[in-house]
Parts: sequence; structure tokens; C-alpha cells
Amino acid sequence: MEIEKEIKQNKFKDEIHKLMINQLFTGKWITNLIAKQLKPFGLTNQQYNVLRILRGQGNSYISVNAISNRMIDKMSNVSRLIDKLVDKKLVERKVNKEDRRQADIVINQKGLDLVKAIEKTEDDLKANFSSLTKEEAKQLNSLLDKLRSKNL
Amino acid sequence: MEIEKEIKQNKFKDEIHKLMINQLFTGKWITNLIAKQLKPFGLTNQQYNVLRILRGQGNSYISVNAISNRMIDKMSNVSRLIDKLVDKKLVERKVNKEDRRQADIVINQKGLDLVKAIEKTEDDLKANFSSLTKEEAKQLNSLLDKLRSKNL
DNA sequence: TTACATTATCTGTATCTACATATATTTGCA
DNA sequence: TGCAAATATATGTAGATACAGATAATGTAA
Repeated sequence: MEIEKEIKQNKFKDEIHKLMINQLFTGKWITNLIAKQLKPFGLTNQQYNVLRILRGQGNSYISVNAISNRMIDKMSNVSRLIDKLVDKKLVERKVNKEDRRQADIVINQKGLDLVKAIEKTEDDLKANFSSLTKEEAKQLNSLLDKLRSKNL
Repeated sequence: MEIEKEIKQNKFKDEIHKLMINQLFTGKWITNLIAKQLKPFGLTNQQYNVLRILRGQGNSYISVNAISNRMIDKMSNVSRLIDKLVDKKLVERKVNKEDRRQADIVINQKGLDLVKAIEKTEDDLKANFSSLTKEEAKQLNSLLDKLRSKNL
């Protein structure tokens, strides 16, 4: 549906204004789709994001700060996010030997299994994006990248 | 910056996967820009969204439900959002005469003044989007609309 | 080596959010 | 009419989030 109908607004001040709204709306739309996908697994979007980052590290440990830099949503309290994952016994945390300020985080087998199980539902999620051709998706990606590139 | 660099991920499973991440990231980016714009005025993004919807109604009252339908983020607790705006004396709420279940909301002069003051800072916000031509913005808008249109 | 700045993480707090449920009112129909 | 269903909004609760500041360890320079 066109953004005008989604939020019942029939005119925008200009194309940029419309783009902002459209972008916010679409971002929220995807966030909700993912939240629905994750709900049966008891994970929030951010927790899942962290688990996938950790899986990308394989067996090697990674600091809280490094996780934060890789997150889609670079929020301030990755600590408490890790707390939750530790509580759920999906990841392990220990103090770094060389730098005792630093926490070393690693995903464990239970965490890996969970990520794998969630990925089995990826097709259902992707079905929501079938309206674009691969070429259009590519074009959209490059426009989004360009949008964020301030050339002031 | 390309999304790969923003989140330090050098490959994505496919174009759709990349698009999801890119979209989420860009949505968050805009949300944060707006939050920063609004901070000096003591409003959250959602509160501002409601104020603008109310301004669009002029002097006529509008129900909580109708506000919710027009919001970018159709959250469940518009009631408490209105509470905040009433506390700040920016809007007024009264019971509808014909249907006593319904709350009638209207923006007042202080609310209108605040919206106007915020709009004076719009140019600063828009400067962040100067990297796209009007034509590209249009193209992006139509791709986003198409993205959300499930053709299953 | 001691003091100060820096870095990495954690915690306190207020607020926001999602979800379920409650309350109040109105509608529709037997 | 009277009563169940539907509707509109509000509230309770657990958890998430943003922001400021605390804590602890490390780096650095006199």
C-alpha cells in the first residue's frame, strides 16, 4: 500500500518529507515482522542480532564494545543485553586476561542451535519481500546507502 | 557509508537479507536524527507525530483511535501518549457527547506554537538528506511502497 | 611511581513499549 | 426490553531503552 494510505495522509510537504515518513514506516514494518518471527523463540530483535554477531565470530571471544559496533541498533546497554543471553545460557562471558576491564563473550552450543532453528523460519520472513525483483532490491540498497551519505 | 561498513559485515547471504538490514539501519538512523531535533523541545518522536496529526485536524476534535490509525508507529498505548501531552498542556481531552466511550482530543495554542517552533528547525534536519536528488527520492519512495506490497 | 586522563563495562533512573486484561459504553438482536 | 457481543479507551505489568554517571583497569607523562 502506498504510504499515503498507510497513515491516511494525502499530501506531504515535499518528496524528502515523504521519504522520511516512508522510511520510518517501512523500518517499523520490518522490525515488527522480525519480532513476530522471533517471538516463539523468546528472543528480542536485538538479542537475535547479538547472537548472530557472536556466531560470526565462531569460537573466538569478542568484547562488548566490538559487539556494539557491529549492531544494527548501536544502543548503549549491550551489557544488560548480554546479561539476558547469559541468563538464558546461550552465551558465556568471562574477564579478558590481558585487559581486565574487558569482557569476553562467546556463543555456546545452545546458542548456536537456537540460531540455526530460527534460520529455518527465514523463508517465511523472506516471503514478505517477494514483491521486489533482485534488481530492484539492489537498487534500493544503493539508494539507501546514498541517502545516508551526507555530502555537505 | 555503505551498510557493510556501518555494521562491519562484509558479506550478506543475499540481496534481500542485505536490504532488511539496510532498511532497519536507515530507519534507526532517521529516528535518531529526529530524536535529536526534538530533544531541546522535550518531545519524543511519537509525541511530535501526534501533535502534527492533531494540527492537521485544525480545531476539530479527533478520537484516540483515529490518531492511532494515522501514526507512523501504530503502537497500542496512545492513551498514555495523550496523557503526557495533556500534562504538558499541549492538547486537551474531553469525553465525546454522542459516544461516551470515545475521547475527543484537540491541540491548543501552546501545542500549535510548539509545532511551529520545531518546524523552524526542519532545514537542519533536511540537510541530512541532501545527498539524494528529488528524482532519486521519488524512486526510493516508490521502491519502499513496492517493498511493502505483498504480492503472494 | 604517582597522579591524571582514558578506556571498557556496568548500574541507576526515568521513561517507553508491547501485550494482556479491565472498564465503560454502545450496538444488535432474540 | 434485556443481554451478549462489539467497540473505545485505559490500566497493570514485565521488559526494553536512553542517558547520565559510577566503577574499575589501563595508559601515560612528569
